[in-house]
Amino acid sequence: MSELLPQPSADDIQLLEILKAIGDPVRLQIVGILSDGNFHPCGSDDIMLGLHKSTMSHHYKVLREAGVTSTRTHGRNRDVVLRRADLDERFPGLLDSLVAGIPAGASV
Amino acid sequence: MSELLPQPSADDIQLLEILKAIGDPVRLQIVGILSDGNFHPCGSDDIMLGLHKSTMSHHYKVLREAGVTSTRTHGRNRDVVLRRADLDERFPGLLDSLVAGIPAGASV
DNA sequence: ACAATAGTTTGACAGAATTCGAACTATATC
DNA sequence: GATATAGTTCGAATTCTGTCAAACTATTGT
Repeated sequence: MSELLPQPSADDIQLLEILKAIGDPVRLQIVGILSDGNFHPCGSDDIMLGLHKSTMSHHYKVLREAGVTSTRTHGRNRDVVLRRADLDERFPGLLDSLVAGIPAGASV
Repeated sequence: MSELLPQPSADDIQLLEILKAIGDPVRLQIVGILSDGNFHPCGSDDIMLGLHKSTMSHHYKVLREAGVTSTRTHGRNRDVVLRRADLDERFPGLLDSLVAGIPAGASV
């Protein structure tokens, strides 16, 4: 069984909140990693990059509440994924141009 | 005669800096106003929206140093304009999708 | 039941950002 | 030259943000 953590509906996603969310080096990099469209475990090492788990939890919450990501719980694990369809509907082309502009090995 | 205030070259414009710059209600609204492609006087009432002139000066500086805008001086006046060509070259489609998503009368 | 695991929540703290007001610079006008 | 005007810079106050550590919740596994 899997449950979705609370998140804004597509209609309630605000551009300003998206920009505030991804205008941070850690969170922009998370978006870059999630841009493959797959679910990623919250605690995977390729995302954590040396930060504390409580710090990551905070960043996931910011992204989720801005409508950028969805988080589904699976047992005691959580997986994050980009809300690509919702974002494309609300802001056509935005995600594609953003992802294309994120530096590859953005190590900060 | 008009002079350009210092600004990063097109190649040095960083996506993260753009996002940090426009992830602010005042500056996102400035971008919306500048999206007509015209030069706008720094002190015009349609942009200031009740804020102090020193506050606006700060916001213009953030936008300019992020590579989002150009500021040209003209006597003792200054005009701001979007760096549309440079932004389109570095991050194709980004500005268009952003501008399309900025709420019309975004009064903060 | 007990222990281990994944992640959240809370509190604390340092650094950054927004805002204003006052002083300053430079240009324009009389 | 004197004055007015457009905008910048500096300093201070408040608020916001990112980070960690410790305690907590919930689930898994023995």
